[in-house]
Amino acid sequence: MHKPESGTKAAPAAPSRGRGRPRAFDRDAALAQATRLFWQKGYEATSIADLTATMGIGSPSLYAAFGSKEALYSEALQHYNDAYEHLVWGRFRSAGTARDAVSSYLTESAAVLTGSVVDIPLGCMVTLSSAGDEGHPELGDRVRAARAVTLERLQARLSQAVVDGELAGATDVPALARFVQTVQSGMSILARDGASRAELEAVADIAMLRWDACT
Amino acid sequence: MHKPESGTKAAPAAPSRGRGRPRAFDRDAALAQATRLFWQKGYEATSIADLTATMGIGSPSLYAAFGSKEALYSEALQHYNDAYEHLVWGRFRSAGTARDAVSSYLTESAAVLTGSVVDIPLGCMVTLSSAGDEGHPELGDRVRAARAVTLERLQARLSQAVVDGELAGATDVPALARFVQTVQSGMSILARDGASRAELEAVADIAMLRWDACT
DNA sequence: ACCTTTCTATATCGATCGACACAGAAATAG
DNA sequence: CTATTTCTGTGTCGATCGATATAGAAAGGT
Repeated sequence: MHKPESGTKAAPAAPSRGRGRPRAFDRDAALAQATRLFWQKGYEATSIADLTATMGIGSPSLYAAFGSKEALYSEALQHYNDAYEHLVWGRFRSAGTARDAVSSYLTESAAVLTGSVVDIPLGCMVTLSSAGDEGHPELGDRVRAARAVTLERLQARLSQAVVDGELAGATDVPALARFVQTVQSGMSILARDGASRAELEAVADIAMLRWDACT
Repeated sequence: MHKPESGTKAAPAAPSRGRGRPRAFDRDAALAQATRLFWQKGYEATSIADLTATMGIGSPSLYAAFGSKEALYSEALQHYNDAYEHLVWGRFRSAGTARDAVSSYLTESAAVLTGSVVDIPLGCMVTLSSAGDEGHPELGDRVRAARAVTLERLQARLSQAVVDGELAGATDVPALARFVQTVQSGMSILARDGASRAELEAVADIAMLRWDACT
């Protein structure tokens, strides 16, 4: 009754110094490639053939390592978060004020979403994902949950700002957080349509003017 | 060498009192149903089988009437514009000031995008379409063009407001227009995630605060 | 009436979809 | 070494994709 839980299921859990033939490809590198492809084309439009070609492996290897297309997409979402989140949220966390945090979030989004920082696809993989509307409710839940994290982070930071006295006690924190999320989400769409970093930075600046207007 | 250009090509051009067996279904009604389906599920995720089931016709009738899936989607985009555009842009045009125009645009978007006015899918079909990223460059161009119309309308109205003296001559009209477009685009994503009309109206109100702050 | 024209319904086309069977290759355990 | 385990490459599975061939049904023209 041994458990052959090596790399079959979603989680890469144990390196498991097993004794069989070792995997001939870099699982993380393959996942990174798959992530970029899903990011660019979306879930439905990306076929297994596309994936195996990009990842440089055969389909049996893909299924052995990741389980299914849905499971691979789930892992890709996680990898996306792990690998790229800090680009947008880094200065948000270290900022001394909520205003600086939000301003940094929007300004860095303008840079990252337009691919101006590193060579990545345009727009946000999570924001632009429509996997849920395509008959994959599990993926839809995951994507929605990822989007909800953004709102929660913003709300938490704004609530703290109220406690700190940076924002008035009467501030409608959920509405303000949703406003910021809305602007950042819209920037993803503009970015995918080819908007430049400067154009999105100008949008971010205008959004911050609102902040100054009610502070 | 007569031209049998009845209803074969994309445009329904002539009612063409032809003499053959008349069509047994309402082309416009079928198009309306197809539009809603594309609107909900996106281009790739909507199959011909889905369409024929929803439209209540056989696939040969679909191809005879619309030509192809791509052509049907193009017509659906046009129908979407014709049938629903006034819901969002109606008061924009009749407003006396640019401020009222933009405010109406965002407020009505909050209502329409959440399906609060009539029974329609959530979000904007054009904004949320990713047909271009799925290997259909022609559809991508069409969708991008439709999105560009929004920006041009906003820019034209804001430019007029500068001429009228409502806005300062130093106003960065393209940036301000892009800001409004960004907010409205983001609202589509929030709406599809289940945001309520009141929540999006609050976002619209915050977006308009900036306006009052710098006027 | 008859013929022409156009539509509808069934059935199906080749291509591709996601997923996997199978056998051979490559590693460890003993 | 041999046995066992695991991965890889080829080939292919049934289902579904978008798109039609075909034949019969329903209208107008004369």
